[in-house]
Formats: sequence, structure tokens, C-alpha cells
Amino acid sequence: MPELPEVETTARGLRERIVGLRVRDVRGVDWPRMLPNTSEAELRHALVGRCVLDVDRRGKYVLLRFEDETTVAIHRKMSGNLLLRRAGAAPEVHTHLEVELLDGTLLRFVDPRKFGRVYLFRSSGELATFVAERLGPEPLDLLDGQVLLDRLRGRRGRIKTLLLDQAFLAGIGNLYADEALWEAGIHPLRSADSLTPADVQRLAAAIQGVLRLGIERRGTSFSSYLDAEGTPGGNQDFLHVYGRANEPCPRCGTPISRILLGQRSTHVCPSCQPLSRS
DNA sequence: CCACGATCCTGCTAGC
DNA sequence: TGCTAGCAGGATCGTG
Repeated sequence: MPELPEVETTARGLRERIVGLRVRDVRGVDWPRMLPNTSEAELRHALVGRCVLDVDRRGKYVLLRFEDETTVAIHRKMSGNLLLRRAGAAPEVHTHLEVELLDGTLLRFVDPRKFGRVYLFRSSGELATFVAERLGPEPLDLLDGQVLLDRLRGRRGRIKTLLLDQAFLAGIGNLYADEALWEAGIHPLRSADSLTPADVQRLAAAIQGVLRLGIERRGTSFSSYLDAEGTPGGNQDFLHVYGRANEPCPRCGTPISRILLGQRSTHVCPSCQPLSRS
């Protein structure tokens, strides 16, 4: 599941390879629903002949910035990968979009589960509106205990639910939420207003810590994540709780439990992350 | 504001 | 061995 560190790693990989290249062709859309606000024909018309100016990330979206304020935003959801291939590379299954650049490089959107989405924006205003409607601040920018405390004020929902809310903080998903809460010693079911300022301070530091380490290790390949070159990340070997149900907590040895929050699996050390603060 | 359930998809796994 | 049922999971939407 690509979350902030995986998307950041992909964006960096793409930036190295495709900035400055012009689009020759756009093709291969076999699944119209992945283009909620455009079509293959419109996408081709918007991109062919235009140069890639930069590749950015906002939340879990990769942003391909082209000339004339044209931006393509890609959300990979669970199983999507953005892969660079050399000219003439053999086709691969589950490819739902292929962008050919002038030097022959192919950028493929490969997504077995078909949950991923590709959006086209024709002006920076359109993109800004889209982002403002659904994404909160970037956790790696200016997030300290005070900022997080301010954002939590008045919120009484479960802390993990809030961390997963992209409008609250952008880019955190199930895996890094569990890791950050373990790091901070906070139970995922705690209500936001039960957190002390010290809890919030630790949580802010933990969020930044797990995300930074995730980026340093080029992402977590827990299921299907690959970077732009098709290489898995390295962070899966360093997870403390995610996917480690019944294994000993690395801090205290208590078996990690797996509980459900909403419909999603949540991993917690019942000893390091007590539900009632006593 | 908050919780919960349904929805979208398909590869994988557990169970028979 | 082969089949099937059910799960996973981010975001969105509807209901309570």
C-alpha cells in the first residue's frame, strides 16, 4: 500500500528520469473508470507535445507537472505502481495507462486491483481546489507537538481514525499509523481528547520519525509496492508491529495483538500502548 | 462531529 | 489436487 514514503520514493525516482522529456504518446487505457475527470483522448490531447517540468508529491498523490499548468495527479490506492520501462519493453499485465516520452521511455501505470485513479488538471487553480477539498497539511512540514495539538483540539474521535483521515493529515495510511502509534506508546483506540500534551508531542515526533525512516529505506514493500525502477523498498524488514501479530513486541516482548478498527487491521502492543491511562 | 457499513476490484489464502 | 468463499485495503458516500 503506497503511503507517503512510498509515493515520495516513486516521485523522486520519476523526477530523476523524466524531467525535461516531452510526451510523444498516451495510450493503453483499458479501464475508463480510472479516469474520473477525463478520458484517454483528452489526456492525450493535453499531454502530447508537452514537456515534464517536475514530479512532485502531495499526500499520496504523485503529481506530474507539465508545461502550461497542466498537471496529472495519480493515486495508486493499494496495488498500483508507476513503472519506467525502456523503449520497446514487453507489455505487462494490468497496465492501464502508458505514457511514451520522446526518448522512448515508457511510464506505465500498472494496477491489478484497479482501485488507482488518474486525474487531469488544466490549471494550477483546478489542482489547488482539488487538493484543498481533500488534503490536510503535510506531516513532514512544520508538524510539531504544538501544531498537532492545535489540530486535535475539539476532536473526540479515535486517534488512529484521525491519522488515517487525509483531510486531517495527508499521506499517512494503515501501516505508518500503526508504527507511529507504537513508537509513541499510544493505543489506536484512544480518543483524541484523552491525549496529554506530552502524548501529542511524542506522537508528532513519532509520525515524522517513521515517515523519514520509511523514505530513507525507500519505502515499505509489504505487498505489491515497487519504486519507479521496479525495485522493492527496504522498510518491511524494520517494522515493529505492522503485520507482526502474535510476535513479541520489540520493546517489551509482549505478543503483538491484531484488532479491528473500522474494517481495517490494527496492530498494537497491549503493554506499551495501554488503552486506559493509569 | 463521530461511528459504522457498503462499495469498488482481484490476487491470494484458508478450508473443504 | 482442485475448487470456492472470504479477506484485504484507501477513499467516498450514505445512514444513524
